[in-house]
Amino acid sequence: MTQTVPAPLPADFFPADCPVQSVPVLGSRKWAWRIVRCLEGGPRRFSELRVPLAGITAKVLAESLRSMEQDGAVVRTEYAENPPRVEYALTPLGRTLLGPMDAVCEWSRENLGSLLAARLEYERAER
Amino acid sequence: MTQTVPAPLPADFFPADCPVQSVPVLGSRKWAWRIVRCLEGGPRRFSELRVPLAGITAKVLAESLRSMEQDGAVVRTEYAENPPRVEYALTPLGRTLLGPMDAVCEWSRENLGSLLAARLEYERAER
DNA sequence: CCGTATCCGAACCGATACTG
DNA sequence: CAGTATCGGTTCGGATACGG
Repeated sequence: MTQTVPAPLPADFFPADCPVQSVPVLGSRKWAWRIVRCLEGGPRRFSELRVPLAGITAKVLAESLRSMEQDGAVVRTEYAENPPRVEYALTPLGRTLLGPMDAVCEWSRENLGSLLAARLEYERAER
Repeated sequence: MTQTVPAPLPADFFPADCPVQSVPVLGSRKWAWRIVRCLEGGPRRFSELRVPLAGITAKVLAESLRSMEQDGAVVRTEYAENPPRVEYALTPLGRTLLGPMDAVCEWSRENLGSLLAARLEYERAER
């Protein structure tokens, strides 16, 4: 019975090079998860993406796609046509995100109700 | 051969009540994931958490814990002692987060190298 | 010991207008 | 069609000082 108390957490509990703090590609970007989902079925054009991503502005969509491209999750292909056509697609690396994303989505499906209930309960207990 | 082109994405591709956009509990909070990890082994005191979460300020830690408490992922227990002692622990709901978190951590372990390489390559191609 | 109050700067997001 | 430029609002995190 020497282990009734958990060991204290060391200062280097998280290694300096451990950026699991937040998924880099999905970052804190509001739209990144949904963009990945939209590209799951194949390449999409810029304006085509704006339909399901209701409310996104061109600026934010362009910014998001650019940052995902920097991270190697998305490829941008420009066709020399007129009017111009640009397609975005997931790279193999981008596709590897689908696994963890599915895990999170399943978590939401199973536990979101409890979470929302907890919020209401907290609010109720406040007063 | 009628299906060579993927179907266009409908405007209601994402249901209005689908908050998978971002994991509610972990939100966009910078520290939430790490806090869950710190609590995985059992209850921890406020000041005890500040050790592994090197650099976090009291304000941000308190805010983060409060929001996770609101979402029902964490319980706060205050002991009427002097000096005061407060302990934080994962709730059963909070523990369900460990599954998806593991999936994401494994992704990082396997693919973070590729991602960092892609960033460097992108930067190099810029010039 | 366990926070809160206040102020500040950075990051992100959105609206609008304009361009190759 | 596929963006960029500019501006403004909000949200978040960090620093510092103080309170129960």
